[in-house]
Amino acid sequence: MSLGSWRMRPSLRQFPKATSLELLPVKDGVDQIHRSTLPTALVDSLRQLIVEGELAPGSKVNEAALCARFDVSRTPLREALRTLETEGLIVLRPRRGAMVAEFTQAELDQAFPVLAALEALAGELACPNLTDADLNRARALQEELEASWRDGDLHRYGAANAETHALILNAAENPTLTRSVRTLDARVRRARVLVNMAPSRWAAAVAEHRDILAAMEARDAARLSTVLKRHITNKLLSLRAQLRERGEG
Amino acid sequence: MSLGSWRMRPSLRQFPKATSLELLPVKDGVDQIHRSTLPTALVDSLRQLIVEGELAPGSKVNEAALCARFDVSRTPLREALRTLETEGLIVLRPRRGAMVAEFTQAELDQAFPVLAALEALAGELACPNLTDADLNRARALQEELEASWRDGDLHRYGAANAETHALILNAAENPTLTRSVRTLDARVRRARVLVNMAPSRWAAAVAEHRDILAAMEARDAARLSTVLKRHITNKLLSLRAQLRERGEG
DNA sequence: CTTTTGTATTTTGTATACAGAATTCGGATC
DNA sequence: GATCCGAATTCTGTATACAAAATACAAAAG
Repeated sequence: MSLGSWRMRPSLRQFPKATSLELLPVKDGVDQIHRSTLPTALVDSLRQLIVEGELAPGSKVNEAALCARFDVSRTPLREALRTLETEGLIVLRPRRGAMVAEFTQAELDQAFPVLAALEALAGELACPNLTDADLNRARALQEELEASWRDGDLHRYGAANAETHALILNAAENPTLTRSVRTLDARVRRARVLVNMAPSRWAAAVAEHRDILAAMEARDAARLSTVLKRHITNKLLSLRAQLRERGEG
Repeated sequence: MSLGSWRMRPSLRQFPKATSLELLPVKDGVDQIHRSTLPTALVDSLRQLIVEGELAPGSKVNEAALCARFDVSRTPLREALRTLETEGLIVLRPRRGAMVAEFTQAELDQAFPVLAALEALAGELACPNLTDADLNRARALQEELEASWRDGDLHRYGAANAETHALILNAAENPTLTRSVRTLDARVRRARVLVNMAPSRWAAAVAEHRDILAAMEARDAARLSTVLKRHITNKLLSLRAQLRERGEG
């Protein structure tokens, strides 16, 4: 049986490798993969290209070039661009085509209070739902964070960090919230690719994660909320400082 | 001169009547209207149909029927559906077409803490930016609220209410926040069409708006934030109660 | 009468065609 | 050399074409 990949051209087959955000469960059916369509796959692929900086902020997106690259026609590509426009990663100017959304200082400044507020809310909502399994996983992730920090393994650290936040978001059991955070996070994550985390910030982040874990273990919603808000705020303040420095240097 | 409506078929010409959310400034250029494209216009039209309940939650969306109704081909219609899917108003199941997103109790329960948190943030950010002109407008709107309440004019009240919230959101000067609120608000607004505001709630809402105005006049960010959060929470709690009642009755 | 199976119809996903705007580029003018 | 104009080219917006999946439906089997 052909797995229902009707008319799907070969090159995209390899693309649906999930970004960290896609790790969050979608829960719609077991056989989702078979049913994925070109626009959906393209959204994931393009988002990854944008978030990882391969498609640079402000650069013009050439439809024909992307069609050739992914070996698809313009129809599904354009649908994907519409989705990314709504997510804020692409800007579509009528009759002038698509550009990768600029990534300005101002945008970061805008995004981070929103993200901080939403993550704080996530913590608040998550607390009463935290299972023992969640806490065990959180403890394991904390060890992973500490270990990868000691080893200076930024990539491993990033993965554990992302999973910790995803764990809290999942425990909040609020898909609407998850969706909002996802969208914003994709926009902010682009900055993280541009600059590496400063060593001092890294140490602070690990310490903050200890506080987060402690609040989770205490199932103290107010405290978890506060700590998460501070954590996100600090992270983004540091990011901003580095971006500014980089902009001047 | 043809206003640049190249190949645009006549029936859509009349559609871009803005919903209350579209009142928020977009600031991209003066000649936006000339440049609008079919998918953009369709998004507005369809969103209105969904928010106003003409396209009922859970109902299947027939592409061909909508194409006929708006006299457009499937290409722009499908792009519009992708946008609405990203906004959460449409659910696209591969190979099974589009449905209007269900509007469940659960969804409302999810949306409202998020919306409350975001509106609270808006108030906090808006306070330092409030100009005297903003305050004057807010006072005028408060009078409008009180007058339409006394006259029992729900429609007029709704307009003044929407403008008040838009004013605060605008003063927050955070397009990222505005975008998030917009999206969520469209989803929640569908509920408001289903049930009329209860008289007791209406009186309470007017009183809460007085508090909001007072906090604005005092330029007290913390208080405005608190009051707004309570206002949104109360509004949605009442909505939920009425929906539940209606569901049982 | 219910269930099943096979077939006709509808609908969806994708590719392609085509008109008109936007952009590019070479030459003419200052 | 810079600026303006117009033709050539590229790109965008939309419509249409077509194959495969989904659905509806009717006849056959139990």
